[in-house]
Amino acid sequence: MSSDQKSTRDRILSATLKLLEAGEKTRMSDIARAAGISRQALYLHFETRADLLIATTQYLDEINNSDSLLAESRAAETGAARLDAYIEAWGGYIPLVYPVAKPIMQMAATDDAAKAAWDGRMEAMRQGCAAAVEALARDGRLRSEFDVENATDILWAQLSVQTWEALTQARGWSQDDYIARQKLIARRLLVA
Amino acid sequence: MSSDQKSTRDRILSATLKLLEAGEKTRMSDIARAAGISRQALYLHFETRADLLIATTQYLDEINNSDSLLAESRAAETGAARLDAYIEAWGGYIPLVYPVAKPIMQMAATDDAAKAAWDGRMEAMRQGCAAAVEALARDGRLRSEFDVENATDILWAQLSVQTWEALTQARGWSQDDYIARQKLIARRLLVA
DNA sequence: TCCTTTTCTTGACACCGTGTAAATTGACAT
DNA sequence: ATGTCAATTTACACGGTGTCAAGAAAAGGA
Repeated sequence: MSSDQKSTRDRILSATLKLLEAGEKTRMSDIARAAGISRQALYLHFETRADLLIATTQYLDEINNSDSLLAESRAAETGAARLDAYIEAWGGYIPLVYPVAKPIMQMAATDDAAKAAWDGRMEAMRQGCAAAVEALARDGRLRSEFDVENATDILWAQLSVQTWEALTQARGWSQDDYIARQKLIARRLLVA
Repeated sequence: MSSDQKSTRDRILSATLKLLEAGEKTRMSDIARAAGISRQALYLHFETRADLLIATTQYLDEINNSDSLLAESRAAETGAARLDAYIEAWGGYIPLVYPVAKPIMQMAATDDAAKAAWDGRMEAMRQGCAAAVEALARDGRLRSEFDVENATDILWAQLSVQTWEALTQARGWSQDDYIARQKLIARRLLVA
């Protein structure tokens, strides 16, 4: 809408993202410097640091076309295939959001706006889980010891960013291993 | 060692615990007030807030005799029984540590001492998982798609405080449901 | 009892990071 | 010229942690 090659807002967002991905500090002053503006100018574009980080996740989603990425899994025919597809899609997306997710999860402990934003994302992710579980149930292939809701909760927790973090960051699983094993786990847990 | 009915150090620790369990704020000043001493006196007993919180987990462990609690699971005969016992023991302990674990996990993101302490606890918990998995393997009843290490990682992530938090706090599972379902999950995942 | 050591108190202060405020400049449109 | 919009600089308030120094008060030993 504005004039520059890239609007200031976009420069801020991409600078933020770059810092986060590089694992650098992201205090408001760091971000301002990286974006080539004054710290105060940041507040002309984003009310708080929480707002800025939330906007950064959305920016990231746009860049990666996350909607269409996640939507693909809906195409699969059988419930089991859908489960696999969803694990692949979301599981593959986690490492991309992780750099931004981490500080947001962190802030969520104290900041209401951050908490609401993150909860929203997790709820959306849960919808994806629910869709896969329901597809499985429709096929009559959902294991009998769990109802749809419990099964969804289990899958949702299993595919959480925290679990991904534990396995890949703390335990050193490669991304490929993570995906392959999560598929195994989910099949074993949910598919009859 | 000292004189009072309860040493000041103990009064501090139990006040801290009480505040945490009540979900109250636990700034150094809050804790000092609750313990009936000045904020500065706190620093005579604990170098930093991280130290204090770490000490509080240890205090909690003493109170609950956590060692012997966890050790009981080692008694079980078969690997499968041992797995169940461990889930029951550790899973039952989580809600007790959680109030203290939460701020420590929180601090771990920025504070090295807190991170080290928490990582240590999680490593100890992993030992418990490993012991159960190995017992299972000795019985020849560990499912073939995972080796001992992977199976341990999976169980460890599954029994993490974060997963407990997601299921009981965010999704509203009762503690009993949590334990019962985790047993089902673990059996299904690991036991041949 | 007196003296010493330890514990605690009061009050002040530095540091960091977030967020607010005010006065100023430069660009650009009409 | 005038107005407006984005940015700038400088300054400050606030909350929370941690530090420091001077003195009070409690505990304990001879």
